[in-house]
Amino acid sequence: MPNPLRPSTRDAIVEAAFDVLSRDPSAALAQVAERAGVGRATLHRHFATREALIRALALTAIEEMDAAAEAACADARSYEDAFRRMLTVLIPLGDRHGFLSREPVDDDPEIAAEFQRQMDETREMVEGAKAEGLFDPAVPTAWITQAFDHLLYAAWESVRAGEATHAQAADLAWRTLTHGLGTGGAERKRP
Amino acid sequence: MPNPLRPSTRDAIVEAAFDVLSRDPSAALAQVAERAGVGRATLHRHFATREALIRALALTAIEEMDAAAEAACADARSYEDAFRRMLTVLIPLGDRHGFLSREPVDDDPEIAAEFQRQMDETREMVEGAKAEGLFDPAVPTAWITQAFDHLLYAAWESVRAGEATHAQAADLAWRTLTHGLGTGGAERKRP
DNA sequence: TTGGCATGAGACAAATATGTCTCATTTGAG
DNA sequence: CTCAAATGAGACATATTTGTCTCATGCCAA
Repeated sequence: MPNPLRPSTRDAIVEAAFDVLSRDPSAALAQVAERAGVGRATLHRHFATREALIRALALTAIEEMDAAAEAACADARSYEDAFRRMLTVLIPLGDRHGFLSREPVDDDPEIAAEFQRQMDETREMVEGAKAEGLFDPAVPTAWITQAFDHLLYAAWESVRAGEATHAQAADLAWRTLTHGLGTGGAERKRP
Repeated sequence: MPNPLRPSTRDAIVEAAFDVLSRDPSAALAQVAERAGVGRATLHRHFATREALIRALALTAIEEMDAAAEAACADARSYEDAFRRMLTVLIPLGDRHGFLSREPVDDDPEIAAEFQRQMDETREMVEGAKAEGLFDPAVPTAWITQAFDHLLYAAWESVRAGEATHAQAADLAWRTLTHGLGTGGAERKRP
């Protein structure tokens, strides 16, 4: 009887694919199989086509981001707290998931739906944070989302380039985001 | 006698390559040739290999960014003014040059040197702006550069997504950058 | 007109990636 | 131990891309 809790081969392939494709998005599946320590035929037994493998990677990435976001929000005392925690936990995922943004995964309706759902959740958080006074209500929510995403990316790249530690980059991105989009007095020192 | 002022075929190929490859970085050269309205053989007469074409695109992009930056700085009255103008003129180049960041052009020493030179120029501008009081001297110059680059990218994407006009996106990116990295009181309203 | 030159069209070989298939071996449950 | 499922190795066909080559055509200048 096949053990449903032992898909180790499949997991190894997914892991190897993240590893290899994040370094070279056009790498051949043979490299992925080699990195996973399995034969190329076995890879195709688990993922019929390259497209199917990429789709599995995208779904895995979404799961991982959900898990990270949920963990960050779990014991957050406010939207501000939640955003600050999310920034920290999402930075390390850049290496792993970054290359997927250059893959045409939006064609798949399931992936597109999940993306939309995450976008909506982020928008809700931004609006909650606006109500809290963290962000200026006059700034479009769409821009706050863009700025969050790209400053997150900047932080990841800063760490990757050795310009800052994980904690330093998170602090800098946070400062840039909040002081830039704040209501204008929240961060002022009390005299 | 060959007219040195009429490399129209070569220009058409470069233009088509920007057009096609920015939409699909893995597009075949046949698509580039077709878009340029030339035969595939002619493309190879001008650019022996795909790599040579990409290199030409990178050099063209660097030239265009230099020209845009120079125009922005030409009649700038301060570093702050120069940064604000550069933000505006560089946003439209995102569509055209963005895909090059995912090409392994750094292998070419000439390209790498040009990149380094542009980085150095940006760093000098950041330090000048720090001395002017635009940026907090306590914030690492490397982070200011990263934030500028990525907020520029965010602005471009915002325009592309139809979330904002060119001018609106530039304003939002500028606000995010300066109020976030400012000395802390420059933008405060005088009572 | 004539001659050189760039081009277009297409054939061609080589390299690479993909997906399928077969067969021998291993592994784990019964 | 025995058997079925999973796997590894490798052959195989196919498709795609790349780069080269040839030949006929159009164009511009002398």
